[in-house]
Amino acid sequence: MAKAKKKSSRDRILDAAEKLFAQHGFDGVTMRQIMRAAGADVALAYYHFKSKRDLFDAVMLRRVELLNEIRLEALEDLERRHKDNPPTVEEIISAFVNPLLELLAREQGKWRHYYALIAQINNSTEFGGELMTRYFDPLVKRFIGALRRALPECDERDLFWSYHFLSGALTLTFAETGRIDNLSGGICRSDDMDAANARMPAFIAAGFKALCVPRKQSAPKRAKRKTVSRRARK
Amino acid sequence: MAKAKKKSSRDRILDAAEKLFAQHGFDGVTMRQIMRAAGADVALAYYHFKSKRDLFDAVMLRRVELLNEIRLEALEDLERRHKDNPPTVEEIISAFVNPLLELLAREQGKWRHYYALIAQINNSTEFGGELMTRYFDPLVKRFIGALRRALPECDERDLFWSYHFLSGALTLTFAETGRIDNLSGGICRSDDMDAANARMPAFIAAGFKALCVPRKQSAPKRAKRKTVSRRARK
DNA sequence: AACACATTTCAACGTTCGTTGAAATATGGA
DNA sequence: TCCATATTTCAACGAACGTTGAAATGTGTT
Repeated sequence: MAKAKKKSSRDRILDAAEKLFAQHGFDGVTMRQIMRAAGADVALAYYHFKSKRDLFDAVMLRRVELLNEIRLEALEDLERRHKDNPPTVEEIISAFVNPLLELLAREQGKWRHYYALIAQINNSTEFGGELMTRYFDPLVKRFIGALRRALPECDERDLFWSYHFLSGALTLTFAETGRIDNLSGGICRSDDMDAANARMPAFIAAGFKALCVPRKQSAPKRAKRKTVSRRARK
Repeated sequence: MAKAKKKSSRDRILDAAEKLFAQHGFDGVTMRQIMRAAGADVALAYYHFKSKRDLFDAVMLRRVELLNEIRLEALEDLERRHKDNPPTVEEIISAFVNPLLELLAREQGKWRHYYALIAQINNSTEFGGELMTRYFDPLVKRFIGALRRALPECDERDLFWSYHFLSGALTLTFAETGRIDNLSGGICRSDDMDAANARMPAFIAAGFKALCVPRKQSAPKRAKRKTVSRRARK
């Protein structure tokens, strides 16, 4: 508490809203709960932000710019170090994931709720398509461009689907839901981001390299579906 | 409409609740909205189910049993065909994913909402750990057992983290959020489950095989974190 | 001190929420 | 037909919702 600046009420409202939205979702939280956590009257939220929805947008926007900036820098750093030969897939994935860890280490428990919020949005049929596109697509397209150069003659659809799998694995992991703790009987921990980060780039990069290869057939026919046996039918 | 049985009001309530919960989440929907969609008085919901929360649980339970049963059967079928040599990782993943496709084809637009609901729950910090564990862990542990046999001398933690990545990729994909449509400029479609299914087993199996290998070092140190440059700091 | 302006509180608005007791209706066996 | 029971509707409860106008308080300038 030496050089801790006093936080503005606006920031305290955003902090409380971020945490509660992440824990219970937009509709699972009331303005009164948020303002009680922020320690101020409920009307103050409507002075700084004109509606509940605008408060939610402000929560999202507060961090997305910095996140995108740092990720972009990680990618440009990487490409600068590989003047001629393109960086490997694994290096690109790491440049996409590492900034999340960096920010988490920089401000304990700040970004944690933000990541949980993003995971919710990413998996929401209502907002997933629209919001993730608005906030992340320009950056994601840059990373996909780098992956395209690292995977020559790759089919475009394979590339996008591979990123889609990456996106699902990444957001769930950073949501820290506690699921893996239960499933593994405690030998893995949701909040052990270093353990996750030690494994995710290798896992995901292998997926990209297996899927994004030039093919003779343009029609994707690798997996064949098997009919379900009669017995299981209702 | 030849042999279509008249649906009970209980089922119509469950159908309406399933669809609306999937679209807007538990707190984003009111009992009155659900009963309006079901075409009955709101009090009827409290006659069949005693509370909103119990209705939600009934929605979840209605399908999870059949889903687990069919998935288990797919795995046992597979193991029966491989008496001595264990099935490949890719075959096991397909046995885990294919039933989702089968059920989707069997009743159009029924399971779709259910999968979207599961994706929400899986990525919820509030319920993700608890509900997914309760509904799916016994089955998932059987699949992980099969994967363990297919990946000899695999580190347990690698195995669980690999399944975790699979879980995130799978639930996001079956949530059909529309994100990949936007990102890809239309060349990939969220509702093209065949395209997803043609790619996911190969992608995920490659991840498992890359990560779940015997290692000299027990400490996971494959990925090194890089510090973020000064400029990006606030 | 007096002022303009930003910030915060107070008290309430109309609406909608989840839920319920009691009445009305449908159903099926005696 | 009558009755017991299951299903469905009606009308309302208190509580909590998002939001707001106006008053009170703080802050910095002249």
